[in-house]
Amino acid sequence: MLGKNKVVTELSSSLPEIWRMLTDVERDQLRHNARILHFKKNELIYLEDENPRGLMCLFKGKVKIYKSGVGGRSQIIRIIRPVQYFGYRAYFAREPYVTAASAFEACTVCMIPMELIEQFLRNNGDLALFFIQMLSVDLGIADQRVVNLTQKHVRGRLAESLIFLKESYGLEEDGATINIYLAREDLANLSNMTTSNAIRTLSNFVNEHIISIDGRKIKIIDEERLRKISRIG
Amino acid sequence: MLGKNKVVTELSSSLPEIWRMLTDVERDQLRHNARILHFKKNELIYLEDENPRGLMCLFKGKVKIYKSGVGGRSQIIRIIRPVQYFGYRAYFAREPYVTAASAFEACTVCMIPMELIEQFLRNNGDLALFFIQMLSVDLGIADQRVVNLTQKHVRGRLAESLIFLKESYGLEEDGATINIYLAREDLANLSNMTTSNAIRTLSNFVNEHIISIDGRKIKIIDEERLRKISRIG
DNA sequence: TTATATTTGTGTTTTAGAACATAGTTCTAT
DNA sequence: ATAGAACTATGTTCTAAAACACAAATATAA
Repeated sequence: MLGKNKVVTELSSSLPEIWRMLTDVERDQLRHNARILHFKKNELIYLEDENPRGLMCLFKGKVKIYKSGVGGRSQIIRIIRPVQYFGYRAYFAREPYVTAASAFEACTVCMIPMELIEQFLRNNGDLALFFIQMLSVDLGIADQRVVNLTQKHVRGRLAESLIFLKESYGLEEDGATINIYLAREDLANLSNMTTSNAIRTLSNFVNEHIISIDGRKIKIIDEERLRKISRIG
Repeated sequence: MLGKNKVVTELSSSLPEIWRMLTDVERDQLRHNARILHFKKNELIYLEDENPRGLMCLFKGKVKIYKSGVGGRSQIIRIIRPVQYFGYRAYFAREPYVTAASAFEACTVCMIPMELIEQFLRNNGDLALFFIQMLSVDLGIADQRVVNLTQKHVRGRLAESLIFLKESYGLEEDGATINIYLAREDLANLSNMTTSNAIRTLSNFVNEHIISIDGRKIKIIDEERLRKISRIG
């Protein structure tokens, strides 16, 4: 088992923003209430309509936040990378979750009861501002996303997703392969298109020497062109 | 000119949530820094890429928040009714506005410098939570909107917009006419479709006796059916 | 390992909705 | 009050993308 010191080290280095803003007493409370959870690949983290319980901080792995829409068609709303926070919006809105979260790959998550967070930020302006800023940034992204997903064409949407994945999870050692292992279906759900169209458009990009693919691994060959396709829609 | 007492009365009754949470000193500061602005029909309130300056509270009138997308095509992101707050997200995100706001009809707006609001909420947990909750609710709506606008068909999207307008601005005295005077183009931009399609689909709804129209006035005849069309997409 | 399920790839068909064209109508500003 | 602009209406054409179908390739589990 982990000793107490190990837990302290892990929290203070892994929750840098929040940890820094807390008093000693608060840090102690956090230490006693935070739980580290592990999720296997494709495991569900929370479900639509469930009641939110904790603020999650992704320490390791990759997470998708998604929604099932008309006829159960799934739409990926956002993706989470280490070290980002998620799962807190619904609690603050006093609603059940309107999205679900699941692990793209094996994940380590730190879960802190929302009641504790709320108590902290009532007395801690910096922490409150931290959450206000996160929510504000996410709302801006969501507004932008509405326009991108509804107005851009298939090629533009897919190009945008590829760039987005690169910026979110980075590249592998070769400096070209996007560091995520995604099924075509997930790529489609991220880009608001059918799986067929994701496959077809990906093939087109390969033929045009914009990317190359090896199974699920995608290598970006001509990023400038990809960005242009994304920009003009 | 308005006397001081008049301003106080107006603020305390018009900004109920915020006013209630403030101390006497804060109320005094608010009183001295809040400005009442008037906008004519179709006047711009703020523009995309501008720097955010104030928290706006809509006292009277109707406002649209919109974004111009691919090829300048405009998308209405949300609409504001009295008494709602808007224009603060960008400041908190430390970004320029990503949306523009304009008046559907003559408006009265109270503008409070964001610096003052930030100062207040650093020391006022309730006020911080108030903003966190607003942002959280709006983010949930934005997430839902992504799915609705991308997955529902034209009929579903238009039906949804009509219900949304009814719930936002209510009905006129006849208990059926939606209390807003909107161009077909705005209706289209709200529902993510071309103006032609908004006009055509509106006509179809009339033929199916779901609504009736008299110029820009829309009367809901069969709300249950409208809701069903919205639900199934 | 082998069997079964899932994912990927491609061709074909169908369709929703955009684009375009044009005319009638209603605002709005002088 | 009237001219011009903007909005509304409707028909027609065109196209992007969904739907469908099926084969091949991979992944997963017994």
